[in-house]
Amino acid sequence: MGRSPCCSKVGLMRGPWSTKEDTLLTNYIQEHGEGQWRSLPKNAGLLRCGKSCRLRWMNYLRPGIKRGNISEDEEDLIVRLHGLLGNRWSLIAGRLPGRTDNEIKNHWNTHLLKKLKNSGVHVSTLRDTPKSAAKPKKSAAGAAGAVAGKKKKKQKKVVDVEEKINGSEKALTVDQEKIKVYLPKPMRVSPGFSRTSSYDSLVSGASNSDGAGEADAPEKEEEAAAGDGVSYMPVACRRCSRWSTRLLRRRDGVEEDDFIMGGDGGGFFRPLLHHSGDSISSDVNMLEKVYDEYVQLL
DNA sequence: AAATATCGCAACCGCATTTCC
DNA sequence: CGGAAATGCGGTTGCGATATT
Repeated sequence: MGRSPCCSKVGLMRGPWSTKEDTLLTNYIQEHGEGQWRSLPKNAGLLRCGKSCRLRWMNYLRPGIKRGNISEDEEDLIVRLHGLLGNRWSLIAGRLPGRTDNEIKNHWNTHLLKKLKNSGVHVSTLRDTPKSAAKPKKSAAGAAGAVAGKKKKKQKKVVDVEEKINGSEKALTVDQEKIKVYLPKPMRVSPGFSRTSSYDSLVSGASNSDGAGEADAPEKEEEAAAGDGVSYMPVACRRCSRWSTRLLRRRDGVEEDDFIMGGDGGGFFRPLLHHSGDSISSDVNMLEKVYDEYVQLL
């Protein structure tokens, strides 16, 4: 294509942001709003590339960002959403008010992976994403992979479940007919979409139908899923801390689900990592709601 | 106390997708 | 409609902080 890189590295700052830069960026965005990332640094008097500015704003400077202290309930939701979505950090982050995809990704890689390993979860499975399975990393795959990757235009949403099973969910014992997995379409968060909007809508009782743009993708997925009516997804069995595969059927808008493995299926709606259960705050209820909403959407 | 190893996280990079013209 | 530009996402890296030897 010959497009120039987002930032010509000549003369631009890299590395950690100074407070002065933060202030410049914050002030500029407060005055002019988000967007126009490419021209923003120049206009704001920053020696950074637009990407860098956007990242800094999204991950640290935006109002409402929570830092650190990811609660057990949040961890639990992350684990469960990861079971549904894979490494779709932005999607997961979109369901955790005040959390960023980067933070969740880091937390997953540094804390949750260990935790899950300790609790006997097959971790490599958890790290497998539909995307990474479909798209070989060029660094690992070498030149051939890189070329193949370049040629691939649209990312396939439909993944052969056999591949998934072979790589991970050995325990799936359903008929090995050609079963398709319909993965959630990666949703773009438009500049106008606040990641807390889902939370707000949930709290206010409005669920998914009015979300600006957010509900679109899952609806499309639903259409796709309606195509052959059956889809599978790996999910966490929350009581026994094992990953199981959930059979999810969708017929005429009615969703039924069964558990193929994982011991007692009845424990699904209890925390995977933590079994406190005594004090259930409204936050917990909210997270449960968020999770349930996702399960419905999928 | 110094050297080394490990950890955690902020930032970068490359690519995919969307938007614009 | 096609190509270029802009944006967004996920994987990876680099480095400071902390722990261990």
